Amino acid sequence: MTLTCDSACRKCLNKLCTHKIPLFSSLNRDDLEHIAGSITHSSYNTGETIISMGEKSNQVTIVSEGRVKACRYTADGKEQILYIFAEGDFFGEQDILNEHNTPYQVEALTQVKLCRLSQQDFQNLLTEHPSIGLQILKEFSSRLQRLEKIVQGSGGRSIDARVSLTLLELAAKYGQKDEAGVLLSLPLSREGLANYMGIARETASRKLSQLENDGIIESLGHKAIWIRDPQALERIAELI
Amino acid sequence: MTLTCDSACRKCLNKLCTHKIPLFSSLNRDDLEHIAGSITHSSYNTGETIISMGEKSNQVTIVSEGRVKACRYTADGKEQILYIFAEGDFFGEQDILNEHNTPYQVEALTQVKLCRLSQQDFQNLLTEHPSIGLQILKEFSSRLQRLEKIVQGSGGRSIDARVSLTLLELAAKYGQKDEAGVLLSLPLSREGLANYMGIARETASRKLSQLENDGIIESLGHKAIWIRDPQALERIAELI
DNA sequence: CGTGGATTTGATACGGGTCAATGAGGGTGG
DNA sequence: CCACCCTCATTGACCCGTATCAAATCCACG
Repeated sequence: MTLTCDSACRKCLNKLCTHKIPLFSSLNRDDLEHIAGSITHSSYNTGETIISMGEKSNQVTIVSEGRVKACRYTADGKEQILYIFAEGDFFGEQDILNEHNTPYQVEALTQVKLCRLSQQDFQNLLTEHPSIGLQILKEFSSRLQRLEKIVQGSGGRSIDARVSLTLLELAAKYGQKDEAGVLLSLPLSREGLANYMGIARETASRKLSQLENDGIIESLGHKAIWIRDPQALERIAELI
Repeated sequence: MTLTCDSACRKCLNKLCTHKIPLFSSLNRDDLEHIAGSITHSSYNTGETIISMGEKSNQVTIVSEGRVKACRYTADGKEQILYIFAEGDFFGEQDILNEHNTPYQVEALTQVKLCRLSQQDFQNLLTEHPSIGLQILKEFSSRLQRLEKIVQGSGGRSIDARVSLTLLELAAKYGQKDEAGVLLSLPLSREGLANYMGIARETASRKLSQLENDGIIESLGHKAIWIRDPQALERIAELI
């Protein structure tokens, strides 16, 4: 289940914290080493639940390898994916900042390795390195912006716009740009995509088929999409 | 239009910053006085636009009196209200934190008085008083939580839940609790409410009527609602 | 090549948006 | 003080889009 690898600090210092975690980009070597000492590591398999909604973790968790989804479930079991966190992203700060419990469930989308920071260490970090607080502020600011767009979209009632917006967002994060378009290897299944966009699985299919018929995208199996005309997507998404 | 009252620092120090702005609650008298010196004041009338979407303000704005709405407009002119900011709330930090322009339009809902902090002063404040950064982090964290709930609601497709959730949220912020329920004096018209919830004006009416028929709320003119059974609302909102 | 799960497609129902008409306040002027 | 008007809110009728249910098809994997 949860493998604690206690001897990985060296590796963490070199490979993870220094290069991969933007949160720590402003720290010098000494600070990094100090932090690395207080970090605990663990790993999960695809599909495993990392933290359940409402739990109190008292930790900040940073993704060091793999991808996870943060989602909420309705009473009737419908899933809404709020975030997809990849290498360098963090979560679990809510119960430390406010006293709220984790407002979403986090599950592994792939094999993942996580770095965990205790409440105490996190708070020390914040007070000793204000620049990290600034980093987090920036991250929060962009998360807010994304959600604000979605909220507007849901009011704007345009599913097409939301689909396009999501494709563009994923393309920006996971896409491989190319002279003829963007190759997007999806971090999610179609069902996951649907849950991320907040629409029904079937509707997601239909909308993607429609985009394919319009020659804007091309479906490459179930795990990749070839975006032939990103600007068309932008045009559709714009009128959110 | 914009009245700059340059001699109000004394008043600001005593009445505004010290007591009303939670952001500054951790500062001592000297710091407050110093900040008060660099704040500019201005006021707007109901309905006036304070900042347009996409503008670059290079300022953080704090509401010191009155209420404003932050909203986005779709291409076809539909309005989605994202936030209602009241005394002590702040906005306009995006273009400082990231380089993004203001992602929403801000308009006065009432007569408002604003305090403005320049980019430079704000950044100084952040670096000199990390506790303020922490305050902002907390505020962002709760804004995120609210939007996350809404996003889930919009996926959950339950308008009723969203209406209930909104009523509860407004009740928490603007309601007067009482032995027999909560008296809520609305900061918004019905149309405003609808735009806040992201639904059509007519639907908002219908849903409120429905809640009134069920005996859960009672409409008191156009500007107030008497919530007779908050728990019923919670039950409905819960299944978001 | 076959099996099972995921995806796509089709048919239907329902919820909420939209348009149009009616109704209720609140402010103004007689 | 009352009547009128103007704006906002409510109600009704209708239509469109998406969820839902059911079936067919595709794809990955053994």
